[in-house]
Amino acid sequence: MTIRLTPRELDIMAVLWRLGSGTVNEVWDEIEDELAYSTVLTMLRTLEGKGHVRHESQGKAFRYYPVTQPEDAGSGALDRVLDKIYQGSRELLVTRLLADEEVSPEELRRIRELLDERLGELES
Amino acid sequence: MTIRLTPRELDIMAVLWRLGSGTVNEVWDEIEDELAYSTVLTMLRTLEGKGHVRHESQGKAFRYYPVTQPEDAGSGALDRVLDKIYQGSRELLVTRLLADEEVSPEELRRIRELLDERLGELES
DNA sequence: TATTAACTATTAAAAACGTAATAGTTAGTA
DNA sequence: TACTAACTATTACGTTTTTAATAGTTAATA
Repeated sequence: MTIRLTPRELDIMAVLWRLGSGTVNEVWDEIEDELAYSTVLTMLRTLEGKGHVRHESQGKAFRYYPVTQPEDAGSGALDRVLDKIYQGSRELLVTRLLADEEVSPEELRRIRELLDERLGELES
Repeated sequence: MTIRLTPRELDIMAVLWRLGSGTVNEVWDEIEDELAYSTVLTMLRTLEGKGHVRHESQGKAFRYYPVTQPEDAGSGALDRVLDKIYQGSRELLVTRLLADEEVSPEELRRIRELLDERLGELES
């Protein structure tokens, strides 16, 4: 079964992935939307119930760690976007991804290197 | 505001994008999951309420047309994946996208051409 | 050790989502 | 025109998601 996180769950997991771990307070600080502290707490408990995070005690607080990794949640989400929106065409998706003004030439070059590597593998 | 479709809404829109348009019946035929006809109908009406589709009468049926386009919905979804899961790194995302076994060398080459074009534009 | 600030646990409930039964309507056709 | 198959409209309900108030607990500290 592919893992599917709800939008809000993803928000929380994203913070943990970025920070490595976090207390309720730390996560609450990082979440853009203004949520109540107890909302974030509930969310983390829900995620723990589903096995996506675990916690350790730290002083009187809990420190939460991601169990589910970005890739685990990512492939499903990305495949879905690829399939439903870009009709399975990676080209279309990449085109859109690189059309963004913000992409730097350096980034483009690094991506091209990735591609060349991959092509090399396939041709050999 | 960036457009956010629910999973089921996306399923329906994907069909309309692919077919160009569709009656309730046509969409119902194309949806993989076994839904009741009336479920698809309700869904289309919901989408119409939100302005994502419109309809014209055709005989006694309605023909639905997408108003929201893949790009409108796509950038939101893709940016979200990029941002939350790949921490904004297009390289990471592309790596994952191309790591897939199913990608053909032809596809990779076409994507590389895209990249070269884009690089050319930036350098000139 | 008594206090209390900082946490966690519990509980609840609104809002969104998804699903579908059934009632009502319409356009083709016998 | 009367019939009916094929649609649309209405309504409702179970589930999941999201949110948060409030009650209970704990560890530091005066």
